[in-house]
Amino acid sequence: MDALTINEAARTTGWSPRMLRYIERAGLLELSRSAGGYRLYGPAQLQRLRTLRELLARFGFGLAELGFARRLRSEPELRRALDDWFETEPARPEFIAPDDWLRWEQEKHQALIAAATHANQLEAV
Amino acid sequence: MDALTINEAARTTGWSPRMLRYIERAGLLELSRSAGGYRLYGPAQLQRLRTLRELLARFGFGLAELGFARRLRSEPELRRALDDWFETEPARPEFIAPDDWLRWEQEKHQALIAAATHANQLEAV
DNA sequence: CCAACCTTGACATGGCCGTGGTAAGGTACC
DNA sequence: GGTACCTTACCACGGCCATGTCAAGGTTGG
Repeated sequence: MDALTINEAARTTGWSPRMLRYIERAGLLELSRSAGGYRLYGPAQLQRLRTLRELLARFGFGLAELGFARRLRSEPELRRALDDWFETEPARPEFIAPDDWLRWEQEKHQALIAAATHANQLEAV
Repeated sequence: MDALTINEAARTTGWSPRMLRYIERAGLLELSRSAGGYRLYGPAQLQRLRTLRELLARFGFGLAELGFARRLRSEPELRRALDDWFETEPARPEFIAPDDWLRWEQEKHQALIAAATHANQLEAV
């Protein structure tokens, strides 16, 4: 057979056998199996594993994030919800003209009016 | 401005004051501050916080994932790299005759390069 | 000036992630 | 048929996420 078993694959990809199993279980790589159940790594899988290593190292994220990225592509509703969220990004709580908010919000709370007037000067974190 | 302080905001959004500070520090919400440094929550922030709660509950992910989703929108290179990764999703190798492996690999690689090139063109701004 | 509220910082905890190890048992192949 | 390799399952551990809580000190507004 032209496919490598897990320890050989580990040697040529830089992952540990333990992690190769983990990656498969995380649903990030599909493998075929020998009749006896051995994992078989073909060239495509090996390349994918090497690419994966490079990805994680280069951008500094983990397998969990990769899994979430996949959810994003496979669940349009999730994607839409997050797009909405980010597109609603509010500009800093701005200065609404004092007269406006005063008119319709006055009755609910006693205002911290003075505070709001100076709020925009702050940039501290 | 009709801005609430942190405990008031906590009461009306369902988050704890602790989490409101955490969310701000995680970069997921921008706030203004009073002259003395108090966090001020306006209507936009309050709504955003409620939406955030609903999002996490509905889709079952966490603030970390939200942060990663934001990386995806703000780092086109990361996005492109992950798109490439997922688009290269390999078919199970077991149904491919050994003789076909090489050709299959080459085609996949061509597709990858084409995709990357296309992405680059689209992004040349 | 004072009570109530806010700030940052630190310590604590439970849970999941990434990773290693080990044990008990099946497979490959010479 | 024996040796080397594979399988799954479980225990462990350090790290980070999401939270809570507490302490020491500053802000707010009557």
